[in-house]
Amino acid sequence: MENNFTSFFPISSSEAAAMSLNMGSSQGFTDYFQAKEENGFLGLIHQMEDHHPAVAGSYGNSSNSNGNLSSSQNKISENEEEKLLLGMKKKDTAKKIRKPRYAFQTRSQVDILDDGYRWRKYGQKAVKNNKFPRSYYRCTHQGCNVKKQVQRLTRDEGIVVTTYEGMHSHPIEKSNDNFEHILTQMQIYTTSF
DNA sequence: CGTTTTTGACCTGCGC
DNA sequence: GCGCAGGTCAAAAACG
Repeated sequence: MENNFTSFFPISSSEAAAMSLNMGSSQGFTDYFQAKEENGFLGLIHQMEDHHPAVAGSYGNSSNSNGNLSSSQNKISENEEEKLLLGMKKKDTAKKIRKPRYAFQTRSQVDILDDGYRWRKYGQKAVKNNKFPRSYYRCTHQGCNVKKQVQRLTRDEGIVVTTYEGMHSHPIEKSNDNFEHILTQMQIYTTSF
């Protein structure tokens, strides 16, 4: 199968790349995948997910059921933090904030694309209908809560989907003068439309 | 020895 | 209410 090898912005910040692509699609995550499978759409996707009232597993604010007094008493989840900022009550789940997420598809041999930020892996999950696991990463910069998840498609295992959530509030930690090297690692996969 | 990864348990939302 | 799917925690292991 042939690839369209397109050039890429001379910045390794995928967040910037995502920002430049602000189309008003409001499909949810699963919707997006379904749509992609149907019409073969590939490329950068902006996911609003505003139809989904709640996100699964906002952790850290519930009392722990297995007895041990957990740190969750002092911990405030991201969502709570934002809700407090907006003057909402803790229990106001109906108005839970949905962070926009940006999906990013690349053709790559390797799963971990070096985007200049430092990430700490905090989970890995098997995903349904997919033989490859999905990996969850968090930006290690203090106070930066940007997350990303990386997943390879069963359908075409040459494609790696990276989904970013949140915005970095700090500069890139690594120099990106090895960007040429990054480009050799991956190919941006686009369809002509 | 500090940082990152691994991995099973746990949590939440959703559909039935 | 139960089971499933997705997301996260956290302790232990691996790593540099």
